[in-house]
Amino acid sequence: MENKGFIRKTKQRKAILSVLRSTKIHPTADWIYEEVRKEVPNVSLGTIYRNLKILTEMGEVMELSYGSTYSRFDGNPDNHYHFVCEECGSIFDIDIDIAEKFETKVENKLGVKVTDHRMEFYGLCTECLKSKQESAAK
Amino acid sequence: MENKGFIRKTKQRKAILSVLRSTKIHPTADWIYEEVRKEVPNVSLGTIYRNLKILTEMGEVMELSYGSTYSRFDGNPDNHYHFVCEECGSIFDIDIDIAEKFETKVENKLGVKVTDHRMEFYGLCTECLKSKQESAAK
DNA sequence: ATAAATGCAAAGCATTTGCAACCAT
DNA sequence: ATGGTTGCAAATGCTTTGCATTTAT
Repeated sequence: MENKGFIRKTKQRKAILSVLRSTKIHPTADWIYEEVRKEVPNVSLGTIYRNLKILTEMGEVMELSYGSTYSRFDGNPDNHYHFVCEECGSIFDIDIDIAEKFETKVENKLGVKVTDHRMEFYGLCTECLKSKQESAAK
Repeated sequence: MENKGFIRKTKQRKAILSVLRSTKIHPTADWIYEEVRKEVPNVSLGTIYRNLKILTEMGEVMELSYGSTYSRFDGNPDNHYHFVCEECGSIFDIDIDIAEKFETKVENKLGVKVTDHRMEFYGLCTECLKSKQESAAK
């Protein structure tokens, strides 16, 4: 595995982080790959994956995996909740308070140590709701 | 894909559901495969996957995927939260109330339709906490 | 009878990895 | 100089699929 004691700032790594920081679409590794390529034309997908892993471990980005076959990544490492549209697959950030008290509750219930939690909502996004209504109106 | 209008009760399907209903360990497809084999010696993994998909669609079981490369399945289809031990990978059910009010909150915030939500906690389970303390005591 | 379901093996596909060359420090 | 990183391509490993055959209804 990759080293931990000494992390270099390569242009690939910087580009990946920059791409991730500047989008809200929670992209896949492949989307990131295509973006980074515009700046570093011969990056390899392997490098994308390796760096996404390292950046995740460093706490710089967040990996999301909701049932789909591939992961999505979030450039905002602070805990926040997500909404996933089951129609189009879009993922949106939710701006509501983090329920920290739940963590304590779980610790007491199970006798475990909780370090983190995640919450995600599923349903239909505004766009998909709209097109459903339109097609229903026939 | 499989048919929807007409679902047969095959011994394979019954065995899979029965295995899933009688364990709390949130097993992988492979574990289920090994269990079902004890009763139906020549089931194939393909059948396990096909049925897990059907049973999930029928709302009889739940598919869980937390970043790991493979899915785990839960024989309890009613919404409930999970605790994932980051040390040993065990998954435990959490017996606390479902926060339905969050769904309304999200609908209002984003203007979407929420049909479901999930919440999972991460940390160290009782077992792993214990062995950490022991090794710390040197 | 007949369409759903199975077993088998091949295929898919996102992600990982080995290795020689490369480059940040 | 030197060991972390990269590109490339091959390998992994979970999951899906095509097809001939079996089986529930």
